[in-house]
Amino acid sequence: MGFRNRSIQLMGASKTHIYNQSHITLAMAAKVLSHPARVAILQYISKQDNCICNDLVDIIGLSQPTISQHLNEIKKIGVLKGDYQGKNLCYCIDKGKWEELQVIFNEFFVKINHNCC
Amino acid sequence: MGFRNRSIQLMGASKTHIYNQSHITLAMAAKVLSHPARVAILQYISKQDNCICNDLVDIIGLSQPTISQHLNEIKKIGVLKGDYQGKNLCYCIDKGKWEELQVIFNEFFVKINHNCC
DNA sequence: TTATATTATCGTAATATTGCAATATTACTT
DNA sequence: AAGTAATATTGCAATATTACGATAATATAA
Repeated sequence: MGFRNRSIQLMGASKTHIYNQSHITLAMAAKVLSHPARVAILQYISKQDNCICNDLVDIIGLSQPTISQHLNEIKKIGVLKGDYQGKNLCYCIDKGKWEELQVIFNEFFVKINHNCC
Repeated sequence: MGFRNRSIQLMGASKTHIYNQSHITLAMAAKVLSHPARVAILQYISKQDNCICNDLVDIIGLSQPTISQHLNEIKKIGVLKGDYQGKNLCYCIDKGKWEELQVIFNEFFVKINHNCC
């Protein structure tokens, strides 16, 4: 009781039954990328040679709880690996999952038909 | 409770926080794709040989005002062209804008560093 | 013009997202 | 065990999104 589900809900009050799995999968991934803070977090991680540890709050400029929440959303689609190294929790990209996502987006874009108008 | 000292803003300690344009552009595009109805709409259009005209309500299964709203969101990033043909407003993908988006997403995915963990 | 069909907008309710202060938890160090 | 630093969770306010009924606007045809 009193528990609030603070995770990002994909569809609000929409009719979930009419969409197929590929629609939902792409939409969930896109939702993670739909906030500039999360894009910035992923891009920052991607530029480091190693895992990033606890400098995201200073880099992004949001509060620690907010960064923590955004990291949680990113983790939900599995693209982040995190391990404690000393007293810092260090994140980096999960290569396999990332490439999976890349394929999903790329196929979506490639399949669009341009022979029109 | 280990708070970090960031409540005092020193002069010259400029906050690098502001999202850059590439973060915002990607996030805006991702937001459009972050609802399965919009993914389904785009995918349906992509499968047609010509523009699609006024059958989206039946195909997607949402009300006409809701479909209209979703189309508006998609149009905001410029990937839809619409023209009246007879009494129907017919939509199709704007090829140039679509390929632009494809590049933005692809570059984002490609630039991720995997040499870690 | 009037009727009909299609699309857009308005109003509004339900739900989701975002952000942060306060607090709790976790991991390490001494 | 106590202290310190990093991260997670809770609670809540402000805002945004989603959906749809009612209604307005638009385009064509009769």
